[in-house]
Amino acid sequence: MDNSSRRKAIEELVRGHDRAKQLRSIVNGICSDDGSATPFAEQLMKEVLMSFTNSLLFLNNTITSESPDVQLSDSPKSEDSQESNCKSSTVKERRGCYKRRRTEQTWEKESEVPIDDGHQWRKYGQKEILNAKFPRNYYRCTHKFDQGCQATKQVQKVQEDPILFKTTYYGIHTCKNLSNPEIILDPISPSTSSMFLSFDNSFPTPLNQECPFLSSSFPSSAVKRECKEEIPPSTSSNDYLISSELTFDSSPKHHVTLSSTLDSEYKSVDLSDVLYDHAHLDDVLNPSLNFDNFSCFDV
DNA sequence: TTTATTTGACCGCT
DNA sequence: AGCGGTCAAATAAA
Repeated sequence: MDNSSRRKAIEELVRGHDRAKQLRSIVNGICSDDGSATPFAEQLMKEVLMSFTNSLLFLNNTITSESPDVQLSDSPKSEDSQESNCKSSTVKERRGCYKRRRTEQTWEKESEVPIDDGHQWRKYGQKEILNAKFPRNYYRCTHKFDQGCQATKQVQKVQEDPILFKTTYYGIHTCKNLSNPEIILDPISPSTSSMFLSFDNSFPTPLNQECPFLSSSFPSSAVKRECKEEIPPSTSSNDYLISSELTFDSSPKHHVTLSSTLDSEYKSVDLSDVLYDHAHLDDVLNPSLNFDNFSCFDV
């Protein structure tokens, strides 16, 4: 992820944090008005705020622990082979010459239908996986070349439950071609999908046992050729929505994991500037983004 | 003609 | 050595 993408991620987290605080105020107001105690809602709000804070801390830790002047060309050949070795060679010699994906942010989502996440994907491969019944499909962002978006995803049927598709996202979209930038979450069928947001063992947990989670959005209305093979025609569009109204659904089938180690391609951002001086961010960010629907899933 | 998908080949990593 | 991820030529679809 480049520096601007990282900064945008931080800005979005800050905004989410701010919205969560506002929501907490509203929830508290409701509680005092009718006298009905909602400790669950309050607890959830605390956790949401904590998660935003943890995420921001994590991002800040990652950023500040990295040298902004790291030259990626110093890294092993797999990182720059495509740039240096392959450019000068013939087409045939370039065959199979690629950058191997590094460990980076991943999201996993399981759903009864392959999800439409609002991004445009192009299939670039399919592999039979050892000990797996079903092949794994590989997709990259359509804007990989025109915008340098490095996001990829893998889609595979769940062996134990072939109804389910497991989608794993790698990297974050840096493209600006989200077909539906609104964050819409499924009000209808929370049990039809689950997202997993977790951290692998190598993850440098910034705080205590509180495992930070990140929010994720899956806008609903991308209708692209490269998405159509994932969407059975009989399926209602509601099946692709995830509800903000069910944001706090504690159903075990409706959760998010993020396994992640962040890449190291961006430069330092002073998070304190973002955290304590972010009132102006509303002016900077795209006003079309509606963070009122922003939501998180606790695990 | 352009754009997307399929699929065998190739390479990095373990 | 073998698996998994990616490339790119061939093919299909719009």
